[in-house]
Amino acid sequence: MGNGFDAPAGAGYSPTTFENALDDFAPMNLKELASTLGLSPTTVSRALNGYPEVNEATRARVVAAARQHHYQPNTRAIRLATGRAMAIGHVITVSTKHEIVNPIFADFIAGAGETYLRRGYDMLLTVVTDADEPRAYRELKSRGTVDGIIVHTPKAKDPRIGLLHEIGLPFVVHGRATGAAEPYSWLDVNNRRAFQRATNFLIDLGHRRIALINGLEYMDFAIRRRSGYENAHQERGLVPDPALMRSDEMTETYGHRAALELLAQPDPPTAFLVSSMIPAIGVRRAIEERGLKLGRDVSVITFDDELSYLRNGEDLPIFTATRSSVREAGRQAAAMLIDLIEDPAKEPLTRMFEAELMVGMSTGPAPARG
Amino acid sequence: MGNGFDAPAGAGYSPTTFENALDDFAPMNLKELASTLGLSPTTVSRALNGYPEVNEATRARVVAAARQHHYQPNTRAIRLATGRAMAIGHVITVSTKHEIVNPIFADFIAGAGETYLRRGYDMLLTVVTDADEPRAYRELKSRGTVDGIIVHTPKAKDPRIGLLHEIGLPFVVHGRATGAAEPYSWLDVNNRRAFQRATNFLIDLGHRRIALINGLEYMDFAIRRRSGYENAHQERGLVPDPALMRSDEMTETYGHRAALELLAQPDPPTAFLVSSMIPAIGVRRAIEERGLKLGRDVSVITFDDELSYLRNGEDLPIFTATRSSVREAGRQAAAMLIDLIEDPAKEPLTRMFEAELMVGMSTGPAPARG
DNA sequence: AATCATTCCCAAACCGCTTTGGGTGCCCCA
DNA sequence: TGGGGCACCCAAAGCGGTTTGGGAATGATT
Repeated sequence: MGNGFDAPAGAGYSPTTFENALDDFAPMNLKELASTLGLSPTTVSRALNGYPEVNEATRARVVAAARQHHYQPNTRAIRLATGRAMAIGHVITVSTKHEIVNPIFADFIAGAGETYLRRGYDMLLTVVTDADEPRAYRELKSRGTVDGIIVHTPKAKDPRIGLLHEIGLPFVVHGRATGAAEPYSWLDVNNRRAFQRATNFLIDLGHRRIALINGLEYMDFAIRRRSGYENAHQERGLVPDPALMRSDEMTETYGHRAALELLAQPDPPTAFLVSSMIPAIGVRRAIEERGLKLGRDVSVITFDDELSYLRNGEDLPIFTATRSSVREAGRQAAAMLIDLIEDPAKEPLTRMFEAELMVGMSTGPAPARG
Repeated sequence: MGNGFDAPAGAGYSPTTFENALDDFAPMNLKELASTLGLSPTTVSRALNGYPEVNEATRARVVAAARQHHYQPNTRAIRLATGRAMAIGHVITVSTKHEIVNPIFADFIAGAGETYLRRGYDMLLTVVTDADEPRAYRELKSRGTVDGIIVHTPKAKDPRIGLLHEIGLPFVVHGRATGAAEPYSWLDVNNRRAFQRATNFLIDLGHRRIALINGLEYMDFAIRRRSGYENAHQERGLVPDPALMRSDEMTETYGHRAALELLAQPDPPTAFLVSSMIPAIGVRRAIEERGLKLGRDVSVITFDDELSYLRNGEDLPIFTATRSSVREAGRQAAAMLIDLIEDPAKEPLTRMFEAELMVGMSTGPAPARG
């Protein structure tokens, strides 16, 4: 790869090199570009933006000059003139109680960012404590900083949905919020079905005492997963034991602590259904600390969001898992939102992903009862 | 909370209720606010921005009215008028080869976001493939989208530093880039010292075959960590065995694979020095798969960035670890950058964090040689 | 009483684009 | 030959703030 510094000494600058060297630093604006071309700013603007009322020959000249001078229209001016922010907001809440940053966030963002890049939008991140969230949304709207918002990790009856409707800011929810009054756009995984299938799978393997290591159960996804877990039991005429259910923020140490406690019970679970790879790792640690073997003595199924830094094994999955790519969710949620923004007349959009059940090495038949 | 609609019939609207009901949704602008007050936009602007040439009584009136009408100045207009973006860019690269999103990213962002919120800046994220990175920086500058940039995960001789100097965009590097020509602002952990101390700690425990599970060694931090590891050996007259060193993207499966391979060697390591919690988890998995006991048969020290979703245990650390908060790094890097932006005359700022060595349950004396 | 600062406020220019509402030249057709 | 219709282009008015450069009171000074 040439870097431009290994040219033979004495070669000097070629004219174009010289020109480039100059142009590289002239932050040229529309007016200047227009006067260079002997055209009006109007025409240059139209030529560049593909309006039909400009001669194709002229357009070609303009485009060439723009490229040559590295003309880039000033974003700030475009935004003021068009009244559009060309930006999408992501509000990430850092709860005062729970200082955790959602670990799926980075991958979701990466997916969304791909879409934004392709469609010419900027991505704006706002970090707020949960108490400040409503104010943050209102400001985003009234200051005109963004054209729309992605709502992360909705809770049941999430107040943000009503709020965003009220202030009239387009939005797409990553997840759903049971009990919202009005229709709204969302994109979600079928959490209930995923956990129902996973539970059935364990029941089929003979497990009867299945622990649920869930996320915080005011989160909508956790409620649905729990309901899937309970449904599967009911269908088989089983009654899940409340003593086998845990709910907390999904950290590694939570999974570890919960599993240790559960395994220490008189009638311990033979299987665990876990809401994320991260607590699942903690569950595995607990199982191994107890001298048990994963997949033989104890089975584990986890939800796998396909986090890029936490792949579920390479060829063979480590965990049997219900799997759905959060990055793909990011890509599509962003696209939905932009569609909504660019056509305000559109009805709310919804998209449901199905999670696939990948059978890995962490599940096996229930051990014979000791 | 009265909504203005439940007043008794015939009571009519009180003036204030009426006003409020209207004002709540009128996205009022400066001109309107000014005319409401019987003042000029100039005066209102000055009053709100704390200029001295406005009567304190007038200022109070203006401030009260602004609050009452929920006036929020339009960000787009401010940006155009002042020529400042009031936004900081974070460019996150998604390598074409390595599809991984840096797992420390979310926590760093959370920290930086706190600072931005406090100081009135927006955070702009751009996701690009590594090939597009230079173009992304140039555009950010020439379109005026941001006032400065945080550079993430620098490589040795990172070309971005020269580029940013060239295009004149203020920046702070999270990490350092050995071999940069000019001085620049950075904030980093003392990676070399951290790994030197960790290695010494293991040597003191009698370990002689210490494996290094490093990140990609074109990353600056990985180079420094390796050099700390090597220095410690040299100081003690030891020669580290190249067969014990691994370098790759820091995923869980990488840690697992590397550890399995190393443990299968004829003269396997008795200790592992790992570059992040995530591969360390993989290392632990490998150790347990081999039927070995962590902290007794094999020791592990890891670098712990204090990721919020991957805490190193609760009271007692799981891993012995060199620890430094990436969230705090985010907070401070953001503050440094804003200082730089607001005072362009400032010399480059640098800040070095020391990582503390936390002794946990994953290290112990080297086992007697079999 | 005339002069000079101060204090407080305003009109208008400006930031860099988009967009409205023409205007000019040319060709075509009756 | 004159009017209508295109095809191209431009001047000027926004967008919603900030900022420059006064100007009118008021009070202090000589």
